[in-house]
Amino acid sequence: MHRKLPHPNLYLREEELRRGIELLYFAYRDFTQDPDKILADTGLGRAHHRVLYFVGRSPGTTVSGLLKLLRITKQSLSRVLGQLVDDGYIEQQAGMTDRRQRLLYLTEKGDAFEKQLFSTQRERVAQAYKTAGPEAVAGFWEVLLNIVNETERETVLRAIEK
Amino acid sequence: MHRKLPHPNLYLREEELRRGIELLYFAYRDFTQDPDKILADTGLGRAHHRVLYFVGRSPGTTVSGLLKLLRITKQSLSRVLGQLVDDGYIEQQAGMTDRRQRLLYLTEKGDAFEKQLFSTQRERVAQAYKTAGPEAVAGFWEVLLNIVNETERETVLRAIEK
DNA sequence: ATATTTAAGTCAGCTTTATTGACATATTAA
DNA sequence: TTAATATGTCAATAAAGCTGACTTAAATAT
Repeated sequence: MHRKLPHPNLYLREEELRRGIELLYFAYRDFTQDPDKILADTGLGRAHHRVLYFVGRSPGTTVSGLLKLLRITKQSLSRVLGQLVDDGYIEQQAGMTDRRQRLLYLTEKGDAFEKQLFSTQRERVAQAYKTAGPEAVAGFWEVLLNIVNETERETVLRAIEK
Repeated sequence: MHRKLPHPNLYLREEELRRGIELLYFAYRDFTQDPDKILADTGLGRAHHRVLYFVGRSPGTTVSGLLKLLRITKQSLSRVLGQLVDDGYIEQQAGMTDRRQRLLYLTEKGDAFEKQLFSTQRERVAQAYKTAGPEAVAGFWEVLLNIVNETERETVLRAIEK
């Protein structure tokens, strides 16, 4: 009985890869919980938050821009976006050059709410940046960016396209 | 009309914080897509993957250990775990010291499937580590760990408790 | 000018993954 | 013996996604 052990280097490598996977999972889990708590009191959910976030980040983005960015279907976005418009968080304007487009903007109410949601995550991330230091932050960005699909890294850096 | 501009340092800070938030969102989105593709052909989903992952990572973990780690309800886990047991991916053994406990283990089939799912993420993360370099990886870990709830950092480092 | 494509929206039905609440059983601990 | 714990189960509900089919209005291409 002669069990071949994995090569020490490969073993170490696997451990490091699993550590990254786990940290990504747990950090994501905890980092979404702060806004989720606030959202729970409003009848909105995480999906609404994402739309508020990216419309706030790129005012005037179009419906199809959001669809590509969030990688969800029109029907899924429709419900979420419809509620946000109905509840007065988001305004739509017909595009000037292409009047089929619906350009999306936060209302004042939407902007205030987005800021409130952001502030919870801001605090968490700011604390993490501060504790880890600027070099660690640079590494954090670099690794995350390389985890993103190669074809979409540009888009991510510009936050949103179109 | 005298609009007060935000202080440049705060502005920069906000941009950096938003960049972290966005990278975390997009990296997580893309990093889950590889296993999701495989899972789609099997009738299992992301929830099953998480259970397979952590049982594989900590053989002999208990149901309540998983509940705390994944932070879901017993009823949610029940369905997922039940399917995994029924389909022969996971085996349960009564605890030796406490016979109420169900200790969880991957079967050979479960182990093989977990390896297959892991391999897709392994490739993505390994490429990111390689491109970014070891110092960046250290920063990546450190920032992510500090984003995790303080009370659970120990647990995360040990991958799973109990 | 007409035909095609595009941007957006809608209706209907389904799936996955989570929730709350109530209760049951076996086992351990006080 | 009683109380607490670990697990399991029934039932109903919600959030957020999906596919497929179709409509309307506007822009583009032929």
